[in-house]
Parts: sequence; structure tokens; C-alpha cells
Amino acid sequence: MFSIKFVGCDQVIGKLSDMASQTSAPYDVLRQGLIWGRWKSGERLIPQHLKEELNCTSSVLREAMVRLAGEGFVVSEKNHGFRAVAHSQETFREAAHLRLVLEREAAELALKNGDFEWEMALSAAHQKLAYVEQQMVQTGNTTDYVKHWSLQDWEFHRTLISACGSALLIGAYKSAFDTFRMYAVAEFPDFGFSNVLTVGEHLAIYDAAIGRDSAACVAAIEQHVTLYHDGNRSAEPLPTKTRSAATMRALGGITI
Amino acid sequence: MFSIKFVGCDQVIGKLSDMASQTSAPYDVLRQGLIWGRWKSGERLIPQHLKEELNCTSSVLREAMVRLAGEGFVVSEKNHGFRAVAHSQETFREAAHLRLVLEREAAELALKNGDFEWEMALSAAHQKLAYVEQQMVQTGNTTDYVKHWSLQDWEFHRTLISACGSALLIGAYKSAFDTFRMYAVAEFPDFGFSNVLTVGEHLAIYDAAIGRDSAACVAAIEQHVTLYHDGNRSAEPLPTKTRSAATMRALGGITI
DNA sequence: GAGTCAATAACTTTCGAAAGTGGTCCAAAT
DNA sequence: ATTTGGACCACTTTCGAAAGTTATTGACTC
Repeated sequence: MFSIKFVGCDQVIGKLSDMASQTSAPYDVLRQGLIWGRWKSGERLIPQHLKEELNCTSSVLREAMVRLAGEGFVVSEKNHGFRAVAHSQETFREAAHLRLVLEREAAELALKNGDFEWEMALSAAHQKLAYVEQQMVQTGNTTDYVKHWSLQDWEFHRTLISACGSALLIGAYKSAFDTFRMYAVAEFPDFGFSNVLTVGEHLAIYDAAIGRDSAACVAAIEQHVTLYHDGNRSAEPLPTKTRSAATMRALGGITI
Repeated sequence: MFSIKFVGCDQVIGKLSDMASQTSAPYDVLRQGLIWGRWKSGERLIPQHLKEELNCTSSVLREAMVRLAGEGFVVSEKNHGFRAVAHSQETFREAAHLRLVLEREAAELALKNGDFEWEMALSAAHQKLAYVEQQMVQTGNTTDYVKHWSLQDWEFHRTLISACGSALLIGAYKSAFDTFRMYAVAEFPDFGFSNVLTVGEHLAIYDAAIGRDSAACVAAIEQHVTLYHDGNRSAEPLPTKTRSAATMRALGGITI
């Protein structure tokens, strides 16, 4: 029904560099590389040094960096070129907060406006995501799956808010989401996935969304995003109070 | 105390093109031009045609457009160059909504965190803004003052949220604010200023902010931003129900 | 008259070189 | 020992031409 392929880190980045899609390939490679920590916080990005690696000229790299500067992944100073944006707990906190604000609003609207098609798409996205997460929990191998998980994670959240009715809001959310991911990758060894927490949280969001329970959905999203702040992510089991019924269902396995 | 100079449209744009500030001048000219309707909805932006006017080469124009594409002011399609983003009532509605969401959140935080310095800065910003607005109301000449009003309008809202504690949130708000302004300029002949409404609304926001009345401040912001939706902006007096005490004070003149 | 097709024109994108800028290193001067 | 000056080096930015792409025109065909 849905195919889960093993996708290693370098392979994903490599793939993006190969695909001659309509958008510039070096841009995508840089963007992914920045999100996934290929360049460290504040590291200089020197077009001439990177051109062989991404096989393109420094000009197109410069153009890509200008774009990325606009998105906040790199910073530029006149006559000093480009650097990967500086990470800190503070920037991470801000990114999580912005993501939360936007997702909260967009989700509320989507729950009001979402039609049957949306429910189906969300259901599908959740199943795919849940499957990957199950794989990660069962094998205990987060590192190999994490890129693919990240993709499905995005797909789930994107689908959730897709019915919000505002392309601008979705765009702003995507930007905040990717920024959040970048800082999460830098902050946590497991890139923001937690064996125990994440599965249940996604299920809680999904259940609330399908049940059109706006308040519960917002609460679930808040829990999902906010826990990162506390450095509360680990593979250890949780105190029982944070385990909802939905979480328990998730821990028991995917049974749809 | 504060100097109000007559500033015409072309003069502002011209000034920006002259100043050899650290950031690229053509970028600023393009950005301002797009916001203020120099290029119409969906109009093609051809570097070669614009280079004489902004006296620079097409390369730097291209770079500027790439940046602006990232910010959503222009759109680009592979091998088809750049166009001014397409305006519509829908995009305007979305921009107003996004601005509202961000300002609401940021203002709430600022009201919690703002210190004495912030109060002073906000007070100063509000006075400057109120003075320009008073000038506009008294002379009845909105068109000549509108660029300057817009600057003070931004300064007021920027100061309001400046104490929110998140540079990322402020950046996102600025982007949304400018996008909102662009669509407002396109939609309304008076560029979004209303003789009667705006003065009172800003005062209501200011009062609530200084009084640390978070709920009232959010409500005032909502009114301020939302009224645009309804096409409810005109120079005509309003139905009384929307006139708050603060509005009446504003109409009576600035008396600080 | 409508529909191809090739030739031309207009524009976009990419490229590599030239010009410009900031930083470093080392020798000479204080 | 510290400072000054300047030659060098690495990198950034800008430029204009070359290559590539799409749009347009007009002659030719059916």
C-alpha cells in the first residue's frame, strides 16, 4: 500500500542534487544541507570552495545563497559573503514559538473548513507517518529512518493545515517548520524524533482533527511543539501523566 | 520636537536609490516600488528595461529580484523571468489575516515583557504617528502625507511588538506587514489610511498597551486590521457604535 | 483561411574574467 | 616592543558577453 524505502542522509541530499527539476538544484542541496547540519552554526559558505562539490559555478551558488539569505537559513554581510545562520537555544525557542503560533491558527481554520477530501488525505498522511514511526520504534534505529520520517512528518503537518484556506499562511508555516527542523537537528542528537513521545502526539493531533475538536487539536499541537523547549525529548519512557489514551493506543501499535 | 517634511512618492523612492547604504540600493527601490504600486499586479519585470532607470546592470537587478522572490513580492518561473506578484482580494485577505495573527501574538508578549524603555519608545512612536495623522485629517490632504504616514505607522507597530522577545517573530511580522501594505495600496485609493478610523484605532491600541490590558490591545489590533477586509475604509464618518472613547478623544485632537 | 515550420527576435540564465574590498604578513620606523 | 605602511592574498561583488530558452513573425502548405 505504501512503500517505505531505506533512505540514508547522503542519499537524500545526493538525490536532490541530481534531479534537474524546474528549480535550481544547488539551492535545494544547500537548503537541505543547512537544515541537516552539513554546515555548522555560523560556518562560512564560500562559493568557490563549494562549486566542485555541487558541480556548478560560483555564480549560481551565490544566487542560491541570496535566496537562502531571504529565508533566514544563511546570513550575509556586505563584502563578507555568506554564513550559515548562527544556532542557539534562543533561536530554537523562537522558531518553535513561531511554528506553534502559525500551526495553531492554521489548524483551527483547517478543522473548520476541511472537507471529505482533506480528511482522507490527512488519514493517509497519518498512516504513512505512523508506519515509519512504528518502524523506528520497533527497530530502535532512528538514525537511518530519520530523513524519511522527517519527510512524512512534514507531509502530515502540511496536510493538516492544507485546508486552512490561505496559501500565504501555509507558506509562512513551511518556512517556520523548516527553520524549526534545522534548529532541532542541531539541538538534538535524534533530530527531534522521540521513540515514545512523537508517535502518540501525532495520533492525538490526528484524532482531534478528524473529530473536529479544535481545542483538543490546538492543545495537542502545543504539547507536540512545546516539549522541545524543555529538552524533554529522550528515548526514555515518560511520566504517566503525559500519556493520553491516544498515546497508549499508539504505543500498542498501529491498528487501523 | 519632531519634524514633518513633505515627502512625495518619487522623492522617497529616489532617495532610496541614491543612498549607498550597506544594502543594495536597487533592491530597496524595487521593493518600495512594488509596495507602492509602481509596477502593477502581474507585470513583467525585465532587468534590461529597468537598468537605465535604476542605473545599474541587469545582474544586480536579477539578484535583487531573486531576493524579492524569496520574500513573496515577485514571482519567478524558470526561463520566464520575474513578475510582480498578482494582487487579488483573496491575497489581500490572506495578508491581513497573517499580519493579524502575528501582531496579536507579538503584542501580547510585548505587553507582558515590555519595560520602561519600551513604554517611552512606544509613546514617542505614537506621538509622531498621531501628529502626522492629525495633519492629514486637518489638511484633508492624504495623498501627500501618505508615504510619511506609512513610515510612522510601521514605526508604531514595530515598536509595539519590539518587546515580544523574538527577533524571528518580528522579522516574520515585518514581512507580513509589508505584504499587507502592498495589497492595501493596490486595493484602496487612500493606501489604507482613513481619516476617521485610523487615528482612533492607533490610540486604542496605544492606550491598551500602556495600560497592559492584553485583551483590549488584541481586540483593538483585530479591529484595526480586520476592518480592511470589509472594504469598510472611507473618509466618511462612521456609525457611532464603532466609535470608542479613545476614538472620540482622537477626533478631539491630540492633547498629550 | 487555418495550420505547420523555420527563421528571427527578445529575453533569461549561466559563465568566467575584471574590479573592488578587507585581512594578513612582514619590514621599516618610532 | 609597538606602531605604521604597503605589498600580497583570498574572497566578494560586479560586469558584459556567451549560451540557452521561449516567443514572434512570416512564408509556405494543405
